[in-house]
Amino acid sequence: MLDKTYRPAEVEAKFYDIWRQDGAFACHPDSAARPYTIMMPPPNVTGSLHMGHALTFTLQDVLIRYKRMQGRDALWQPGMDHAGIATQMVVERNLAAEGISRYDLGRPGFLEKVWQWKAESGGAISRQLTNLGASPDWARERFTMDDGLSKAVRKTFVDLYRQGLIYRDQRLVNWDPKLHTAISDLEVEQVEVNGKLWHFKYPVEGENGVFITVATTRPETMLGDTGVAVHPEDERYTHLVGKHVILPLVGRRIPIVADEWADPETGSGAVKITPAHDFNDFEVGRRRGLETVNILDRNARLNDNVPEAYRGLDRYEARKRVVADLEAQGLVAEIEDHVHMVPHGDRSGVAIEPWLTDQWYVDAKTLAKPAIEAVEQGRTRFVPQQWENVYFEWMRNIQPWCISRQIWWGHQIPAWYGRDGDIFVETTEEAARTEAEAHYGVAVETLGAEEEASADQAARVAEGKLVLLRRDEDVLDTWFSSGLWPFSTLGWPDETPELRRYYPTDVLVTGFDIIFFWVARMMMMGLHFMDEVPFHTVYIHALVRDAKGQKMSKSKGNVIDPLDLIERFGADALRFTLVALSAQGRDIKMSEQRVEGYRNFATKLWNAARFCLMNEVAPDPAFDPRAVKQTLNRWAIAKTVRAGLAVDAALEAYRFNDAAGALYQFTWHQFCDWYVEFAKPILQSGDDESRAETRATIAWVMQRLLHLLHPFMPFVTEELWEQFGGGEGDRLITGTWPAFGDDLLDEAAEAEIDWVSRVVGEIRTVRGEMNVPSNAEAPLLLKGANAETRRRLDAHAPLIKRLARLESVDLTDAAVPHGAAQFLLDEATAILPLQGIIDIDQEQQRLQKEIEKLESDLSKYDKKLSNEQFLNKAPAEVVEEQRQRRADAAAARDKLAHALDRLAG
RNA sequence: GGGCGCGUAGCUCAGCGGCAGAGCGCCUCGUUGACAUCGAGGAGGUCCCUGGUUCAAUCCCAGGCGCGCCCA
Repeated sequence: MLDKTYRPAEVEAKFYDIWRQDGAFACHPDSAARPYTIMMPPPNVTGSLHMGHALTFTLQDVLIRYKRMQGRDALWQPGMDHAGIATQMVVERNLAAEGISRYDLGRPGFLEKVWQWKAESGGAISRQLTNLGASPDWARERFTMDDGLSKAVRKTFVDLYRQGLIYRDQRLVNWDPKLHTAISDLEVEQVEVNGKLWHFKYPVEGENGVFITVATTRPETMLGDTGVAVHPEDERYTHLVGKHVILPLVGRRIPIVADEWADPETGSGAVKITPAHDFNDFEVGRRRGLETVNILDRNARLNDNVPEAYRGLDRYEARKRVVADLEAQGLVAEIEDHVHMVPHGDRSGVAIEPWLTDQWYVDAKTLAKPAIEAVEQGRTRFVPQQWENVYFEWMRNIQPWCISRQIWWGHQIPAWYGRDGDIFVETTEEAARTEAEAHYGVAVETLGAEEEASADQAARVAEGKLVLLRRDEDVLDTWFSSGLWPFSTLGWPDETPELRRYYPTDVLVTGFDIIFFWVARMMMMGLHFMDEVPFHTVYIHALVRDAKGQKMSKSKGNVIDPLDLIERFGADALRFTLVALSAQGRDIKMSEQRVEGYRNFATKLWNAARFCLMNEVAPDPAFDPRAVKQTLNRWAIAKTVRAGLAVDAALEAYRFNDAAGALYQFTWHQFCDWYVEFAKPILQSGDDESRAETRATIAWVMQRLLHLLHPFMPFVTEELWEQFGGGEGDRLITGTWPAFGDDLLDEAAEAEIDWVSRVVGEIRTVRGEMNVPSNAEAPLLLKGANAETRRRLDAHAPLIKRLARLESVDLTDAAVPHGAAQFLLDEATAILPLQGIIDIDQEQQRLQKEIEKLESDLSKYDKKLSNEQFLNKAPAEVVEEQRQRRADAAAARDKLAHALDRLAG
């Protein structure tokens, strides 16, 4: 027998192991079933499970379990991302604690440390996913740095290079001076900063006492100024265009140019141009042929291109010195407070520098074109649809994608440099050497990362008998490899059966914050290399916030740990909460109270099952739901079917909250509140035949309910299934999703039993309002009942008596006794003769209130029905409905007025 | 500056042209053989404001106010 409460911890551990051992998570490439594929967004190898993961993986697991039960060959492809910068930071931090830097170890030594770290403490998240009940095909777990995926990355790079879609270029990049690497636009966060706007006076050459005033938020960059721009139509400056200013502190002679970039409305209308350190200025410089002077080193300290006094200074130190020195020369016109946005590295948290370097770029614009078309044509669909705007917006304005990173952990770029800047891009070192040999016609040898040429090599090079190749030290942006995920995990570039079978995948489930980073890249890479979209649907889910709607963050201290919730309330409760809160287009406000509520829901289900077992409810193999005789059981079957149809419709439309709501409502408020209660008298004292039918029907409903709930609450349902019907080795996870047809609906039975519950409900209400003690049994009289009502009353009198605590149920035509409580049941009037028990005044008030409500309704209907326009223009059925309602309201009003008369009488 | 979303019960949110709903909270009652992680009942609403479209608007449209987010 079951315990009184469900204990999640034991059940969760038990079944997760069983499922895994049974191979229940595995896909079946050889099966005849239609595949259904979800690519799990690979979490960072450094990550640990947070609420956002819990949400996204729960939704994916719901879908995958649902489709698996529907008989699809379900593949949920798991894996992890090597997270280049984040992982390197973690390992470097650990090393720093021992006083070691990565340079002490050298590249190979450091990488060994990273792999070691990965083996020991990386990928915690994969283990944590099991706590959530996630059912991906673990045997197929992949890692972006494993051999197969690395091979895919190299091939992609080489192919794109040969197609001219990857190239090397010198451009401004977002340079992270702390991490010493370029980062992509997307890894830059704009942070609002309280800064200042300094106005400097630059003397115009040859015009004594004439200055041009420019404003800047970054005084130190003036040391790299190579021009001053004014708007071409700004008449204040027309006469100065073509002249020069002498850059203070530096003494450089720089031109005054006309360019639209200068905004006449802002400040003086003139703007200093620092092409090497500002993205806009870079463009102006390029247009106007200005010189580019790089004044920063990789630490954002001033380099030798500035006057000696400033060399080696940190950028902020330099800022103070520049301002002080200009002030001393009387060249500071004004200093204003100024709030502005400053770009920061999302990993390092320091202000990034636009910095001129050689980097590898992907021609994203070319790759984006088919990816845009695919969404325009609906070959990939966003749900909710509005997110496609975000996708289009970004894709249509896409910039060259800087893919090289100056770090060590990642896919090292397969490019080798020879003599005179020659580049050999090949998938292997041997191939690069062969190419180089063919190119140079002499011997070629490669050097390792930090290896110096030997004396012998140097001599041969000098003689022209040898060329040395050195591999590009940089690695690729992590998203370069994750963009290949939907096909690289399936074996690409090899033509594997899996690739043929599971690509394109069905749905990608992820948060909106990753549309640019990842969705867009998978679309581009998938279309380019596979010639087909990587997924037909992108379901964008909400962000999980705290109960007050704030983003969870460690610094705010409002983080709710999903593992903690699982421990306290069970994985099923957490899952159901997340699903129930997943309404499209709205963020999720997570609160412990909600989880507790759904834990109660699991307990409720548990106890309903417990009741069944106590009453020897057991499945009957010969049971045929179409052959059920009792109205109650036909009602229960119909309600089950309705719940099942609702869940199907909701899941197909990605309306997760509707699915959860339908199940919650059915389980608690139909199955438990009514069906079980209705069935009790039959189980306790019915005849053998009706008892047997009822037991079998309850079992049938329970079995279906467990199936329907399984994708949402896999653990408790699997446990109950085992207790209940499922034989050894027969698991819900591999069970068959109930397919319902309309043929099991029975509107007559539904109306009849719904009527019974209405009767009971009304009596309870009156009893409650009249403060009738719960142990007092009252008689019920029904007056004015039609034949159908009489039949129903006759058929269900014992049930009504029991549930409404009545001593008797009778039909009457006699006058209503004085002092009785009365209420309406459709055409009939129900009478509870409770003289002396109820408070007459209170009952009068109650009736009066109802009559008033009806009269106000009546005048509403009358107004409508006397409106010519309404009668002419509204659809006939709407008019008819209003007429019917008016008639019903009038009849009810009359009966209640009559009842009121009788009460006092 | 551009874009997206949201304002519905005390709270969190569904709904979306034709009776305004749920969960939680609150109040009253209840140790009846599944369940107090429970049961029965109840109170509680200018559906943000102003216009427009419509026979009919919480719902559609426009404007405003307030809030959140994304991109510059």
